Amino acid sequence: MNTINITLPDGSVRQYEEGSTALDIALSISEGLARNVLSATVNGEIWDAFRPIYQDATLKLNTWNDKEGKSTYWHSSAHLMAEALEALYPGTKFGIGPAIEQGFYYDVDTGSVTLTADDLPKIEAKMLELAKQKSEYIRKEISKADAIAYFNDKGDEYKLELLEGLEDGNITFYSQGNFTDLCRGPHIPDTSSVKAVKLTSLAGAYWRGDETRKQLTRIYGITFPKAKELTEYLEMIEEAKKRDHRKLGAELELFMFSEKVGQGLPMWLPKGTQLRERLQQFLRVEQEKRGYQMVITPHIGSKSLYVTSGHYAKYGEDSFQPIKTPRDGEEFLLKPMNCPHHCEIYGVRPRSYKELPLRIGEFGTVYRYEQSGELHGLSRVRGFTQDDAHIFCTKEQVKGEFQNVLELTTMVIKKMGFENFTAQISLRDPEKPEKYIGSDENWQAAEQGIIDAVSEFDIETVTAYGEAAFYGPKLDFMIKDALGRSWQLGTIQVDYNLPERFELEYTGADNQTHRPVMIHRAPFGSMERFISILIEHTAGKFPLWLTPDQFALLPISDRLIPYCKDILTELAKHDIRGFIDERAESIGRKIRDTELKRVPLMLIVGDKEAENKEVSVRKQGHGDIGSMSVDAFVAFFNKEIEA
RNA sequence: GCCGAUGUAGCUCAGGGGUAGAGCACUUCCAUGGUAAGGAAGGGGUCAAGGGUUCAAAUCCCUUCAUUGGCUCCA
Repeated sequence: MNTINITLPDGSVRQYEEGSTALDIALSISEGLARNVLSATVNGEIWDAFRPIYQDATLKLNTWNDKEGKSTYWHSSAHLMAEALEALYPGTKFGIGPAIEQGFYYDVDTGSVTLTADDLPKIEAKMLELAKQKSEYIRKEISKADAIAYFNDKGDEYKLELLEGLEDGNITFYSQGNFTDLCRGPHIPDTSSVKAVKLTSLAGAYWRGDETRKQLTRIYGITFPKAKELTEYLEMIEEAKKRDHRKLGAELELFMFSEKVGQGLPMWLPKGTQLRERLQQFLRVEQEKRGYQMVITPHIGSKSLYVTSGHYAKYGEDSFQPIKTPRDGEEFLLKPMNCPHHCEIYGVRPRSYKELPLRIGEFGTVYRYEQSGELHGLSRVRGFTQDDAHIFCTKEQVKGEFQNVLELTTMVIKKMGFENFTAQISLRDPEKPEKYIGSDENWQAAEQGIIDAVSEFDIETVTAYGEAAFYGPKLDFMIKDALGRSWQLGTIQVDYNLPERFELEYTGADNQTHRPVMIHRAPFGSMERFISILIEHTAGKFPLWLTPDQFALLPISDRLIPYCKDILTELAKHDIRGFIDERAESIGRKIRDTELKRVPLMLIVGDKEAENKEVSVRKQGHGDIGSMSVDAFVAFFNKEIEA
């Protein structure tokens, strides 16, 4: 028997018999480890822990504590669910069933049976029952012909379609219990580690993500090796729901929707408006420092403006339809973008290279007819305000300007306390050139421009093909909401195309005519979406500088109201804003209500404080921090706002 | 837009072919309070909208609208 050298993550090399599995190797280290191994990373590839290794390899054992281990575990759980479905609903056909970030799903076609949420507990019970049988997952390499024969026999057209795209010699089946599936793997050793199951939701999903094809039933679920972990997971979900911006937005009276006004059209209430305007003011100041000039443009524009820009051809049919006027043939569009207006502003007179880069900014409200099923609180709406700006510059200036914007955007995101964001380089889908306008040459220049600019910046990125805008590539800043769903906030886009369509020009130092390049950028993205994420991240406890009411004055008895009014006036002189709770309620009640409203500071005032010209200060979420003079409070406040 | 779920008081929800319910909130009165709910009384509903079945519909059926979980889309 030959031996092979196995290199472990700590760098040590051990020798094993050829054909040993990761499980054998784990067992040679410790029995406990072997029990916990879910899969193995062999030479960088994730393998079944039970798959024999015939060559020298680097090996990492994956357990529940590794991302790879969890992913294998959940993928195997999807197979377990499929086995349960097949047992309960014979004839069920299967699409795809991958692991996801939190759990797994399987797209299934149950034929004439329609699954409802009421069926899920039954499926969960079946899964647990099957898990107890400790069925081993078995890997089998199979020829394409045999695989096709198997699924032909079973009558599963989805698997047959998947097989079409696979190469003979590269096809594997996995079986556990009575269930066999076409699958690349890997899988966990056996089903017994699945101890807790929750099928979380049921939804329609188009086969292969194509809306022209049949809609399958997607069942989402999650499993755990310990019942306690499931309980904790469910509690975490409950906690996250409490942060939902739709719930907090209503409770804190930040914004509202009305059926009468229309779907997806938010209205900002006074407190939400304060919050939003403070954010805008913050950005306005930062942009002025960086040489931006603000403009204001109308909410509608002639249809021909968007025909020129290309937006009409791309989105016209699926948008709010043109507004007609008494004049025959005259049509206007609700503006879906600010850039065409800004292009016109650029073109107001001949431009010199000495004016570039020209940075034109606007808090511009735009309207887009988003599909009704896609609307979501403030995150996806039909009318929203972008913190938009367009930078017109020379080709040579693109990189520097892009980096300036990158600096501004990351500064803004960090100032808001978002540490976990992803910068996504969104490029063309190389397989679908018809989705994009503009010359290949310009696209390449723009894509390379972004990649170069980002590479010199200390920022982690992922690359996503097919996520570009139709006129150019983007750098998108992605951030997650309370429930882990990812949203695009800030965006930076390089555009060679629009200047061409609008025939924008400048005169260079060489006295020749040149075409400028445009950078679209919005650090917040949209005020609506940004604030939705801000609400969820802070659970409504906004930073002191930003929050609508910084303090509440709580008089213990109504005879203290005049004293409270004096304090309110005094604090206003120091730009500290708040209100007096004049209700005929007990102090306990006033404190409770103010805590729930997330007002950061409470100033409690009774006879004792009035006599000593003091206030008793209480911090939201922290409790009483003692009495102090108004001057001392101002100093305390200023220190807090720095922090 | 597609598949599923939901829609009862301002909010959270119970009920269910035969006079519409609770808690909180709101209003008024009493209490003038000491760090997360003081007490009492009162007002409040076309049971999302429209149509159908029925002696009778908030309840059953259909349609529409909105909300919601996904899918597709996202300038």
